[in-house]
Amino acid sequence: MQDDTRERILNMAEALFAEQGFAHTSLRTITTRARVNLAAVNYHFGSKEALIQAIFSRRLVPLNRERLNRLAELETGAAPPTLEAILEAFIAPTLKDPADTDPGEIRFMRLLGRTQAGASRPLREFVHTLYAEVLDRFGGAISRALPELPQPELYWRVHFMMGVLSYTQAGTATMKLVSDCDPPGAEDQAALQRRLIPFLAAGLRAPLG
Amino acid sequence: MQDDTRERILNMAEALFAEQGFAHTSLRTITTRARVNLAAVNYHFGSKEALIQAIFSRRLVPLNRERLNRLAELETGAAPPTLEAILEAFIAPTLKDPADTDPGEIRFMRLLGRTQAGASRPLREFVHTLYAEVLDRFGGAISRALPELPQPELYWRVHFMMGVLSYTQAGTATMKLVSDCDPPGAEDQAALQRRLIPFLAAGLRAPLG
DNA sequence: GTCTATATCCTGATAGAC
DNA sequence: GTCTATCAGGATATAGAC
Repeated sequence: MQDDTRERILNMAEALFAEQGFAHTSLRTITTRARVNLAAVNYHFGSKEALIQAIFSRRLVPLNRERLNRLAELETGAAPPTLEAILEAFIAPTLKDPADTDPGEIRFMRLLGRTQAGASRPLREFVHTLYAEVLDRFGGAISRALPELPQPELYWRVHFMMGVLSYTQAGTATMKLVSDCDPPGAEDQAALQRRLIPFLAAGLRAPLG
Repeated sequence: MQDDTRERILNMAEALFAEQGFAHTSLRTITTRARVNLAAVNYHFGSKEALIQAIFSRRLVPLNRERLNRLAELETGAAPPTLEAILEAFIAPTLKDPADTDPGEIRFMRLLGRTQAGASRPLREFVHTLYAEVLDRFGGAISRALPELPQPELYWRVHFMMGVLSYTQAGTATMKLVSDCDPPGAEDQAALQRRLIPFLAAGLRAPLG
């Protein structure tokens, strides 16, 4: 084992954190299940907190780079992109076809959803820095697509949008009770996207109250 | 101290859990800050887990009863209630004027928002049971207000709605970055409600993708 | 009902041999 | 880089006097 150890820790920690949360997952459990020595965590990462940050950086940096690339490509055209196209650039990278996607990536989105709402302040702030550029660029693009929307209104509606996305990513399936139809399996992410975009676009475009 | 002790524990635990999360808040901290003996928690509640459930029952049972009362009153009229009226019946009990409201109630809504996304499965299931009737009744009312909306679509849109509400209740203020205007203070809950209802109503009514 | 004192366990982190 | 062994602290829960 050499650098493989690092990856094994990252993968197992990510999976366990997504299932049980940070506080209820001990370094002992992680290292045992990853068949790695307990001391390896502190050797490779320095602390549990640093391990958590490494997990977020590993997934979030490429994800947000792809979002920015998609948005940049949309903006090369002559006409400004539609609201729906902007939303798709933001959402699509998180909802890829599971067949040809690292399953860890899907687990991570669940972890991310739970973290946005529930994590400790320092961790939320760290995640925030990883999101800063994306929120800035997409906020601007949405504002240009909805020029008549006042700034504070835009602020809140983007906040609401983040709520929908992170809650959906968390996959809590709150609504098992509202109807008898089962929630669609996580397989058809494309269907989920076809539902998310009209809902969000309509909400963002709603007439002022 | 008699039954006062119970209340003191509940109030302090609620405040500390909302700030720091469940796992990072020890019974020692709670009892010390509440100026109550450590053993009192186990005498009055039996365990930390049972204390957490007691906190949720105390606030959620009356809250959901008020929601159901408001909905029942809406449905006494001849015409079926509008979508906006249904949403207001659901949301208004959580956004009361802070001036004449127990501040603990407001803290609790933050705790609830964080819990929906981030808590352990057993706790989420417990909260779920406290929500079952409300989700069933409001799901039906929304369905009657939007008769052309297919069931699975309804299911997901109500799910999205819960995401917006719980994320907003969690008060994570993700969007500090999207614009330069500060997020409005938590005082003007009425303004927040005036923003939430048009956003949600538009999303629920969105044309199918 | 309240308190002191303590049992039992598990945590993150580290020192130091290999 | 990997391992064993261990430290120091904090957790929940309880036994038993008052």
